[in-house]
Amino acid sequence: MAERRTPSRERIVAGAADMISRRGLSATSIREMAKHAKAPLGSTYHYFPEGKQQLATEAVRYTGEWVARSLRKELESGPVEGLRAFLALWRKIVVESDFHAGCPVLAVAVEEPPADEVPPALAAAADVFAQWETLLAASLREHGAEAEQAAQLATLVVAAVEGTVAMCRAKRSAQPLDDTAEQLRALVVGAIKR
Amino acid sequence: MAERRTPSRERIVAGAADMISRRGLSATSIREMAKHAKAPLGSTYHYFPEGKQQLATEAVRYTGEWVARSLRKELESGPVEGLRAFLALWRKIVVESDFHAGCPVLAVAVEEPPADEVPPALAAAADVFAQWETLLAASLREHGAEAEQAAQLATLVVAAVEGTVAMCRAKRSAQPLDDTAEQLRALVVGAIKR
DNA sequence: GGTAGACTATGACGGCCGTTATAGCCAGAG
DNA sequence: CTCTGGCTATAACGGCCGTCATAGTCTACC
Repeated sequence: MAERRTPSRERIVAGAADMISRRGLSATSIREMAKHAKAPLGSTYHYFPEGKQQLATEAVRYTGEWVARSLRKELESGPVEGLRAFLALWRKIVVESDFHAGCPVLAVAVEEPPADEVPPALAAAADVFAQWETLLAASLREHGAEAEQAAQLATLVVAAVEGTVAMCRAKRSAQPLDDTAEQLRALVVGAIKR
Repeated sequence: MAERRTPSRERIVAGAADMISRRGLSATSIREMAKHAKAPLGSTYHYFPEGKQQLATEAVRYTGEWVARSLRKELESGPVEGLRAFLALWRKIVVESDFHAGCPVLAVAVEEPPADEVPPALAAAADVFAQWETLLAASLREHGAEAEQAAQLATLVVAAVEGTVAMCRAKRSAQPLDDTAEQLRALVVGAIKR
């Protein structure tokens, strides 16, 4: 019934992820997300009854899963290849959007939780980061890296890539991504060959 | 006349930087910034006639200079000590705000420039990143690192710290900062001892 | 053919946004 | 004392925000 084929719902989520990655969460209105996905405003509240927070949460998870899929596949060729693909993926997004788009997960992570509760979208962002780190760390361990070193390095890689993507947008240049790519590559090579 | 002593103006800028680092630029209203600095709304438009963009730009520059001062001082004891202080500075902000505050420069970098122009606040963010990198790279070179290596490593450090700070907020944990700290430290030590 | 339920269309609600205008205050210079 | 000019107070402007309600439409199954 509801899940037969609803390309509209997924289009909204994907579009929301794209817009959030460009403008940030609070600068992206539900009306704009609907229009961007060529969906009526009423539909967004039909598919996402909990409103903006739910849509943001799903956008984060959508991006997380999309990147994780690519990561899993490329890591089959080893950590170095996985890292290369991870960096290439973000480089493509940044460059092809003419330095307008970035990572929606980071965009959501950079907004204050109201008072003392943790909004679901922020929790989803934490999960996505952890997921990417887990994938990288596992591959590193499988290729000979010591456990703690693998975990730390995985964290560094994810954080560095996120930070570098944002930096590239500010500088309107892909140079930072190429610089950190080289540094991280050497680091990964050193970590698995010992 | 205007610059004799106007603590009010600086209070507004400092408060704006803090609020932007928590909620992001577009989620922070001028009214709130004024109230947070206990200044009347009219005063913000008196001190910053170009409105929100100008205030954001000054907040970014203010933070940039503040961090650069600390960085310059600590780098006198060498790159390793400078890196340690850099990380400690952000760790303090993140932890003491109970994972609510981050870096206002990153917050500004993560908002889409409208159409094809570059807002001054975004340009300021790029400048601040470059400034921090320059300081680190110079210190690395002075301590024996090769020029290109120094530049790349400096970029990695700044980007990684920015990304890690955001990650800590999402995870509500300082662990990522401690992890990347260790990795970066080893990297810096290796780069200057050769 | 009828009926249920997924989706859409439309419009309204109060509220906050950035910005501007205008008039008033009040210290310090002459 | 007067007057100037930095600063404040107050109110208003149009506009977009998130959300909700209600009445439709249309499709798929009985």
